[in-house]
Amino acid sequence: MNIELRHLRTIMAIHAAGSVAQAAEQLHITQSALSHQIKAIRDQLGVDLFVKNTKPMRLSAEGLRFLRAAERILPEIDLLKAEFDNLQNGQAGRLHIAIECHACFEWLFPVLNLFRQDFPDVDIDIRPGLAFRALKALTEEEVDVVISSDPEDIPGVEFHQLFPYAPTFLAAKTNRLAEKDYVDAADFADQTLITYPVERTRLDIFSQLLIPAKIEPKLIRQVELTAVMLMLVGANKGVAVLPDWVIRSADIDGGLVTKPVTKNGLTRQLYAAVRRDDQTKPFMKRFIALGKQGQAHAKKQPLSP
Amino acid sequence: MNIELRHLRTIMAIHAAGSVAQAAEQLHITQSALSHQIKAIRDQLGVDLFVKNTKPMRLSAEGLRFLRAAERILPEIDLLKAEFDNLQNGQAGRLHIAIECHACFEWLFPVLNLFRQDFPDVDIDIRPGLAFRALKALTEEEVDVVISSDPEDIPGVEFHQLFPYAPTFLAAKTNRLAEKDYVDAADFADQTLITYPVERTRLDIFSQLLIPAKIEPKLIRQVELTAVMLMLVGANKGVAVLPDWVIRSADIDGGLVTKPVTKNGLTRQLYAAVRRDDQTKPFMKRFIALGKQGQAHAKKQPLSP
DNA sequence: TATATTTGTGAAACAAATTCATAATAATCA
DNA sequence: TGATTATTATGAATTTGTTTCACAAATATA
Repeated sequence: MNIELRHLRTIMAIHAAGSVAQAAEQLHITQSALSHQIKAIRDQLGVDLFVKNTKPMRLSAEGLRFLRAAERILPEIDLLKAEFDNLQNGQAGRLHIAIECHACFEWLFPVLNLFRQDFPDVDIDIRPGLAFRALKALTEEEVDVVISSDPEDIPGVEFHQLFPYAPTFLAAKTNRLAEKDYVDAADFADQTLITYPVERTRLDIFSQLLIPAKIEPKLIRQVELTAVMLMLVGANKGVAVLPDWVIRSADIDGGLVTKPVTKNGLTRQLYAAVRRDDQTKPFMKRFIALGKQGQAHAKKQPLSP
Repeated sequence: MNIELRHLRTIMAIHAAGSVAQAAEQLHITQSALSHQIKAIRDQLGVDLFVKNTKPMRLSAEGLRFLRAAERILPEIDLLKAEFDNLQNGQAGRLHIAIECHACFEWLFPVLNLFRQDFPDVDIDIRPGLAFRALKALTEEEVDVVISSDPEDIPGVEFHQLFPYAPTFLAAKTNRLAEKDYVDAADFADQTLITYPVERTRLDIFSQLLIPAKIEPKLIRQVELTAVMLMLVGANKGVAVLPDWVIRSADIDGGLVTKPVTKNGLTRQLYAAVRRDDQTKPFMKRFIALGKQGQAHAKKQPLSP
């Protein structure tokens, strides 16, 4: 046999109660059961945990060491159980978010900051780099939320509408296109397009405009940070298309102009995909509710990387 | 049922092995047993530790939390067992020492310093304040060694001879008694005697000389620290009787003289009393061996409080 | 010393974990 | 897509482990 948690509890109880007989009462088992347990521990460890020839029994030097270990270990088990109680009632849990849209950092950070205040015990993380397999990662519980603008019909997964946004064209005032009322696919043919470093099918400007129109920009330049992107556009090193909330939340200086994409402008919708099992959890409902107001919060924040 | 260590081990093994089936092999039990265990954990915690609909199974978010707890708790159990292995082979243990003789600090400290180097895992302590009930504390395993000069016949307790010492008279050069070749009981009648603050039956000068001779010093002054005692004697505020090793180990300046007590001098023997069960333990044998050379080591050390 | 309290122990009863046999389900491959 | 393989789930039987019961032994207390 092996040391079991029962044994740690037994030793603690005997020490606290002052005798085996009293400990047995408190544990609602017979004194005999404890006696057998004590014997089992002695056989297992090869050491007497109690002082011989004293009634009631007292812990020996070795017993006191055992007790100290028990006092260290048992609270950890209790903590584990408490943690799972919290998981069950939805006060704790994991909220790992895969973002398909790179620019979502802008509104997601402020949302998560608010969220943290309501649910401090939820384990929050943003997982980049899942891009094309984000929804698979969701069903396999690698992540718990996917932010996406392309809802799909997947069993066990629900897409919750967050807010609409408009992919918006951005150029330097000195750019030729700054004169136009709106930009169209053809306008990109002789432009350098600055994008996030993800595959083009994940970029609105490609999926919604350039791929259908079969038009290729003169050059594509990829940068990681939104702030750098804005700087390059400002210096007229290229043009960009970003969600309107990014442009509104950024401190755009006077050197830039924004234009609708196509005559009527593009409109896209952002969704939070979650597993059906999760969507009733309090913390998840709260996250989705905060997400719906995502743009609003983003406006108040300065641009972050 | 309750969470048991078995469950922690199971979850760790399944995670490490990558599947329930493989984990079962490594644990030398059937896959069925693990499946039943998993069900039991789920029933107990009310939470699924594994991702549904994936083969082989992978830990869910909750499962990963459980795993982290297991990785924290199981090493503690292993540590506990390792500790007891050390206890069994006598590399570790407890060496709490009760000193009846207050001056024993002087040689005990250096001895324990040497001891520590050989047995770093032994829990060392000196327990003052047990005085008259030291031997009871020994049999009841409250302490593991009693340093005493009065061996008694107690079942289960062995007295190991350490070294002989001579209670030695100490006075200022200016004291009247400094002229004598030795001191006798009568000489104390008009002296202030400086002693440690313990009951007089524990002091050699009383038990060996003054009580049998029925002589009372003019005044008794009690001080805690040997250094202070020597200082007071040097200032001729009184006389003292201390073991010769104290006097030899102390840096006695020219202001003091030492004299034998009685014409032939007193001789006493110091013993280490230990429980019979303990005396074969390697660390205990080592302590006793070092104790026999106690005086020698003490000489090399400056006086400590 | 007698009495009460406390602990130890073997056998029986009970509870729990594991195995066995087999069904159900998911993954893989042609 | 269906056939095959690998993996997990489940009920009943078996085995193992724990607790109780009844009583003996040891210690403490008056």
